[in-house]
Amino acid sequence: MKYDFSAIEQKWQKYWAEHDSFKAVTGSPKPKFYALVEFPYPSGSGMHVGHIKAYSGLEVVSRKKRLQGYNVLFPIGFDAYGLPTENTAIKTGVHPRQVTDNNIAKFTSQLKKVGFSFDWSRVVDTTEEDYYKWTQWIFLKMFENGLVFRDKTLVNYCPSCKVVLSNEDSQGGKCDICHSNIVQKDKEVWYLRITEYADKLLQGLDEVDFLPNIKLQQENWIGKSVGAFVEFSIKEQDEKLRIYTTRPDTLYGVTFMVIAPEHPIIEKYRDSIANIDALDKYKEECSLKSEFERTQLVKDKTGVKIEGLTAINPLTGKEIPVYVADYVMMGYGTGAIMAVPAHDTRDYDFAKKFGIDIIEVIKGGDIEKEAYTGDGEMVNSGELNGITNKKDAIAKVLEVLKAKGVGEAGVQFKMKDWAFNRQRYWGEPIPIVHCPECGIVPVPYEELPLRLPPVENFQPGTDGESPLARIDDFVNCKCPKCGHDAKRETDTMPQWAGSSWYFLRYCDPNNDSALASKEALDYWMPVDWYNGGMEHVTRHLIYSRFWHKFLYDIDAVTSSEPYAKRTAQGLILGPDGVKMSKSRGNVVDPNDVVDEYGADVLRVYVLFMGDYEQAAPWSENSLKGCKRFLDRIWNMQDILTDGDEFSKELSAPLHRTIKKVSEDIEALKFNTAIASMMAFVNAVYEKGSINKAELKALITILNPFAPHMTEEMYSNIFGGILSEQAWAEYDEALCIEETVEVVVQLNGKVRAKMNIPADMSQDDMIKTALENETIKPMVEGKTIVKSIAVPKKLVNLVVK
RNA sequence: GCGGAUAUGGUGGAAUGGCAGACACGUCGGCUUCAGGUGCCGAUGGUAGCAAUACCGUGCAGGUUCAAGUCCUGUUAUCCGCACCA
Repeated sequence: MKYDFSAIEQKWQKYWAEHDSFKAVTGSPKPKFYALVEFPYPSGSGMHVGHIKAYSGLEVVSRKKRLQGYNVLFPIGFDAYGLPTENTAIKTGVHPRQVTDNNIAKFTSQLKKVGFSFDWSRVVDTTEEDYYKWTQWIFLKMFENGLVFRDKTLVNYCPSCKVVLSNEDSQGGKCDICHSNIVQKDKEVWYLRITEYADKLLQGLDEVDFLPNIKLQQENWIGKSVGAFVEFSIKEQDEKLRIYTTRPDTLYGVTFMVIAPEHPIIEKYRDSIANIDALDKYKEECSLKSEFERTQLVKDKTGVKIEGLTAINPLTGKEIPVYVADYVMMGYGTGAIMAVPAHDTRDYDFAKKFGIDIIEVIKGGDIEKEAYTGDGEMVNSGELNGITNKKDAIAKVLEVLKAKGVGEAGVQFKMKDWAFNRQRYWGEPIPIVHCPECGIVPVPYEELPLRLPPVENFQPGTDGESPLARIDDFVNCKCPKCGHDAKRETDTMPQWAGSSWYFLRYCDPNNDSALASKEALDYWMPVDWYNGGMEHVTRHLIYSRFWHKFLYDIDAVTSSEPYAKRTAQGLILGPDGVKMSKSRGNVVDPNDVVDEYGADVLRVYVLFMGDYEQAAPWSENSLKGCKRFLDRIWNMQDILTDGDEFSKELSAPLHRTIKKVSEDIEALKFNTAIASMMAFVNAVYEKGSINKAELKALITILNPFAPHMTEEMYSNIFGGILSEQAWAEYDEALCIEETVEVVVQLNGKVRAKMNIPADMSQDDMIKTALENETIKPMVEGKTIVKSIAVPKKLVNLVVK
């Protein structure tokens, strides 16, 4: 009886759909388990094997939890707003709505074909009105709470996509969407004040069970630094130059100051700066540099001294020259630094190049050669002299600064506020009206959703304006406050908006009076286990934690953190060991695999191919091995015997396998779980038969991995539905064989093996070892210095 | 520069400090087959040996231990993230 995967997979997929087999029930008295995977962006090219791996992990966990009696919420949806769809629309002339619908239909059919046990009644689509209504609602709540603001500063701009990007979206100076180089542009845009939540986002990490490197990446991204703000008077003006430093202890070593090219003090006093032309020219040069040049040519410091502004050291009263240089960024700290060349490598490079004095204030290095950033005794530092460590020196100097009223302790974050807009069509309209009388006015809540108007032409404007700006019906409106003629905001929200709260909507996807009911949130949240890609750790994962923490603060959700646990799967590389990409032509289409081998084989393979968290190359041959494994289990129907308890020979191996699979699934070690089932299968064929009780246990623990085949087998042999049965139990005591093989080592080298009862005492093990026929002659006439016995493992005799 | 991860056969990968290489792929040999991109059986880290067996072996160099892939110190390579963050 050959296994016809195609017919059987369709049969069971139909059954599950018709019977709502995986429907989560809000309020069920069973223990709840919320398993979340990152919902896909429905791209035109369809699913990628990476999606399959990403979803298969928690798919297995979910199916197992259901068998164990949990009420499992394992939802799916579509993060469908975004540029690729819009770009396809521009290229093909098909409306983004239509492109999105087509792509969602494609993804849905592909996901169903793999047999994922999603609750299909809870699908969310971020581009649907009754979904983005609540995205806009959250935005307005943030506005109401002062977390939305408009600012005109340098923004990251992608000239190719023609959009402003957040810091998170322009990592490494490249556009996250098209990978072109980012340029800096002066533009007024919307921001979300995520920095307000920097500390909370940092502290929240203590409460959650995230993989250590995920926590670390978030910590680094948030980038908290502890230091001090210090004010330097300007000699020529009634002005203070405020700087941020992490090393206030080196204040006596300051020999120059540096401000960013965009620092406002230059504009303010441009008339009294003698070399303003040179400064303007320098600023111009800097703005033309790409992010790439600015970061790659690190070693070569450039700058211009300001003629006409001189700073005064607040502790010594000494005059200090002020330079403009692009190694100081306007976006961090105050855009101005005190430079201590003796103890900072960048300042050192700059001082060497410009011939500025270098004053040592901490002993321990050789400042003739390089900057010394270590600890040591303070010198040349007035009241700080003699202090021998940084911590005490900082404490002391802060005391002095405070007493003089010229400085105080402070913290800074690397994370910047979230540039929250796209000058494009396919996104959530920002619910704001610009009124000539009242200024910025939020759209009233009762007018939500503010619908995205249909358009014919969704080409982005050449002037950096959104296509929405060309739709008069949309743009022209009345001010909700005063009724005056006003104009709507025409930017849309960035890609990440809809995904920042989708996991909440799953709890109660059809609610039209709230983003989700309190009852549903209270029941399901927080997410028990969230799995996704590492690439989202400093984007979506931070953004959504921020939104959730905000919603918690306004009492819209019931838990302070959205995700109790977060893991990440490794990439699937191409067969050539390199990341899959269309241009390399090494992409594997999961559809082809399902058609040729069946969904169960695909599912087993993506989990067996290696450590789930590690990247691994695709291998067609290994895939065949998984097919062989499943076929061997299917063929057990030919060697099946009666029996309602485990046979003597297979009892211990089976108990061990159940234990191993149960534990490994929870630990994300699917590869070893599958390996242990393979080993059991080998044991069965060695014995030549398997009884019904044993087969039932085997297909139960295999069910989460290969649900179609195991359902069919269960139905054939036992009648009934396997996914409605209970998980197989194991007995710890029965995992152990009665007799075990242990090795006997002499001086750490294996010399003999012996079969002994598993529960033999350590003394008896040594005694038995000494009487062993191989060992006995080898130790005769020698002294036994030491003997170690490890139960069930080994005996080691140290002889001389 | 900073931070992180990884390093084990021909390959993917297993190993609470306790027989390194589970499991799988590949390869070789055999059986079944008209045939095989099927199925089954056996072998498979390296070196030496007909063999029993011996020695060597987890990037490299040390150390701790009865015992180290695993712990400690140092070091190299690769990959990833951040990056003139004051």
